[in-house]
Amino acid sequence: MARYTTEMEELTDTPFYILVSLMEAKHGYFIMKSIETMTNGNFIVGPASMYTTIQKLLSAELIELVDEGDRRKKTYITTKKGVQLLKKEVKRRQEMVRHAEKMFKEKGEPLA
Amino acid sequence: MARYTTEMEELTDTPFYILVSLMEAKHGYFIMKSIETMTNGNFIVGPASMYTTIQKLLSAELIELVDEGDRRKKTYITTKKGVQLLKKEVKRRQEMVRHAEKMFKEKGEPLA
DNA sequence: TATAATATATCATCATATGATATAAATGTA
DNA sequence: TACATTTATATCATATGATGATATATTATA
Repeated sequence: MARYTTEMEELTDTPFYILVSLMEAKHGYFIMKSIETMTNGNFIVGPASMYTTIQKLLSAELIELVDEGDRRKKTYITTKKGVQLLKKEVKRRQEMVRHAEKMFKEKGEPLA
Repeated sequence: MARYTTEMEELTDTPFYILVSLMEAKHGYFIMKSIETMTNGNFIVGPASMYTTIQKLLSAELIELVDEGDRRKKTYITTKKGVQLLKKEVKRRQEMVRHAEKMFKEKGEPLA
């Protein structure tokens, strides 16, 4: 049977942080809180971004529902596919940093 | 006299790469080519993204026009304000990588 | 019992990105 | 010289992404 998936080739910051957070199973509200804590309040995902992004990540099969007795909470976890994309996205960001560092060095401009 | 500026607090990938490229003065078309070369063809900025983003970066005073005799080409360079924001954005990306690395390590999942 | 925190969800709007298209000059080549 | 390609800038319409505001219900706490 055909499964219709929405592809997400590149991750913007919001889905990136959600995938990182969901390497440990959590429900939506707790993902919000954990990202806020992880980033010392520097990156905040509100409910609108949270729940719309969760739907997109589910449809792209980058996260999946985990069954936990709690009717009220919906618990998710990053799938293998999600972890693979996350690795790629970490490397992409490392490269962006490297490109910038190289240019700063060439211009004799300190990054510190 | 009042100068109307559009603020850009966070940089997405396209303006990030344009600011990096414009640490050396260039005209729009050459920025496109240089980003393609810099990223080994992994990040391509087409004309629509290029010229609309240039307008936004100008309005935010993150880049400025450099006078060069050529009537046909418009040469730009990243301003001090642009360099400052770029530094901040490099750090932001470094932190995102660190957050992900920490989680990968905790989960015993290799990033390589 | 009133208040705050937890928890999920959608709507309308704004911001951002981009394929397609247009225009024109310069350069290369047949 | 004629033709194609590359250089160079620009805009339109559309698609995608992000988010403030709002709504609803449950659970914990003062």
